Amino acid sequence: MTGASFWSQFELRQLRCFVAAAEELHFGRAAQRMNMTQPPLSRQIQLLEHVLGVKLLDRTSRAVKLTPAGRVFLLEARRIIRLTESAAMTTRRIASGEAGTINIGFTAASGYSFLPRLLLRMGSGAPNIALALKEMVSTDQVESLLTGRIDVGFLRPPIDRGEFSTLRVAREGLVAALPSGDERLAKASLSLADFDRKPLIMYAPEGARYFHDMLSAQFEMAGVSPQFVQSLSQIHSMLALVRAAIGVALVPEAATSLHFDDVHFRSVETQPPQPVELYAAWRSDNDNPALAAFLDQLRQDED
Amino acid sequence: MTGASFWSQFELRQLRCFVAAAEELHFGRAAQRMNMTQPPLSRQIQLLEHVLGVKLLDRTSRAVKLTPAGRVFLLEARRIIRLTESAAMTTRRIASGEAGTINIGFTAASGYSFLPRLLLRMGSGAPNIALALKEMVSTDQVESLLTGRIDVGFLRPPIDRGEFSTLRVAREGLVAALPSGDERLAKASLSLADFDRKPLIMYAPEGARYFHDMLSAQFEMAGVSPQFVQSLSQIHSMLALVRAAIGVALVPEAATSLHFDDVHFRSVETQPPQPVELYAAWRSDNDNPALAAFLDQLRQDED
DNA sequence: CACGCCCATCCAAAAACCGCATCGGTCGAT
DNA sequence: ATCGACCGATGCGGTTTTTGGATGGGCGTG
Repeated sequence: MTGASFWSQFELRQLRCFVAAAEELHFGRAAQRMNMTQPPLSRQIQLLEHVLGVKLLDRTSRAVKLTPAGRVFLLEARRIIRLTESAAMTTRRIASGEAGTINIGFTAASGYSFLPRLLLRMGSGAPNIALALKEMVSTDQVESLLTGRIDVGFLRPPIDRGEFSTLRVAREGLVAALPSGDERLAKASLSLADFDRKPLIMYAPEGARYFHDMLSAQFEMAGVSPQFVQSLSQIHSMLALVRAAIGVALVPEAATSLHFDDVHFRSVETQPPQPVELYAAWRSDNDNPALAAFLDQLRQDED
Repeated sequence: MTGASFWSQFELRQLRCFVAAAEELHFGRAAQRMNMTQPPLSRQIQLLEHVLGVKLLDRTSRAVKLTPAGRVFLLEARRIIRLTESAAMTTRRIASGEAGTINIGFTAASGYSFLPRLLLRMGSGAPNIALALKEMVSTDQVESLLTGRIDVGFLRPPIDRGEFSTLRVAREGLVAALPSGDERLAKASLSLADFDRKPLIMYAPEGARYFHDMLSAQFEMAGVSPQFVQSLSQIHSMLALVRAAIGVALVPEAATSLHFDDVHFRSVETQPPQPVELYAAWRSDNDNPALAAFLDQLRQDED
């Protein structure tokens, strides 16, 4: 080894010894507090002073006093030690899943009703888990799950990837969105036949594959052929067209929390009665401990 | 010994190893950066993880990745290390006298002219030394110097204590404070004889012993006997009485920076011409390194 | 002046650490 | 499928560092 103080960096042990000595102003008692004897404690403090190049304690055989530099360094040392303790604590909490951050992807439609309820639930059941929300369509969610940009996604089936675990978190019925003046508003509840050969605003197969396929299947089963006047993928855009009386739209129940003037909702009988499903999906090998706590809360919500 | 992890505290060395590994994501390169070989680095990180009870790095033989807890702990570790470095730096600066705090006592009169100049000088010559100013009379300054409540005092002689070092920092003449209408305002300069048998506001021997004794000696030498109408110890109070035409006062030149309506100043010839002295005093054994730098500045001001 | 208190120093024993050699696992090329 | 390169973990001497008892020396106290 070449040098004397090549390693001009102190260790936490030295800080702890110094704080003890500075608080006791007595090497013997400080050593006792540190569970050691006095000579090594003396040595640790000498080492610390040596790497700093600064005398921290003025010690005569009769009394120990802090130097001005020592007074300042004592404050710094205490801060550092506090920081190490809190760092250890928060890290343990994160590892245990008690705290942490979860990145969440969600579809626009799930944001209307399901997500607000989820946030409330998590706020009380897992208050130290921060939720970072990103709206994205289902296909983007799958991509983001694979790259790890999100930990969990709330999306529409089908989810076929083998590396995912899933959980159905919501099921809901369809409602019709009708403009003011539409004669079908007279009925309390509609059937699919009410849309046969009538203008209907449909979901685009690219941007809203799930709704497009699901509705197509429903109409097929019922033997009904609406007149598709427009294809869109975002529900609030569809309602805007409904308001303009371009046609009517079939939307998930949750969309009734969107209030448009002159747009009214009527329930629609389907088979099954709640054909719209929302799933949570996450990588089975996701190692975010907060995710486990999050999923526990989610499962309790099922009841 | 009771327990397994009785020493549930990590060391800075472990943090440095972890940060290196987390940044390189490669134990070999991290070890190289830490000037050691890979096995001990592995061990340090294992130790850290064991102490925390948390896995920080996910390591396969092919890749190293941070766990969620590790990501958070990395931030904390960096903060801690930065803090240790800055703590060492500031402590060294304080020990060298380059930075620090000096507690200063000063008399009210020195605050009028000398102290503002001093603050300016220190602000440019020793910008990292903080000055904590406390106004107190000379006797209190002596007491505070002895107990260490102040590092340096600016006070009036005599300062006889053996444990003090002193430096004369200012010398000034006397001026007369006269109310509007006083006939002596006609003269550009006064002599002590101009105050013989005339109303004079005098210094109280208790609160302003220095000025009281000094003026008494001046009058004695000149064979002059003014008519003492009032005894005060604070200069601004004396000027208030001058304004009310209770009498005139003899004050140090510095007091001319106090502007009272209807109070005018005229210089007074004395022997010696500058009888008012101000000293800096400090304990010879004061160990505040900033004091040395402060005194250096002070001595340069003498020129 | 002897004694007690307290921090520094010395020294042998213990612990920690380091580096070398090696193992086991994985990926990519052949 | 096999081989070789790569990477982190582990076993093991040798060395450094640390520890704590004994001791020394300075300084107040009785």
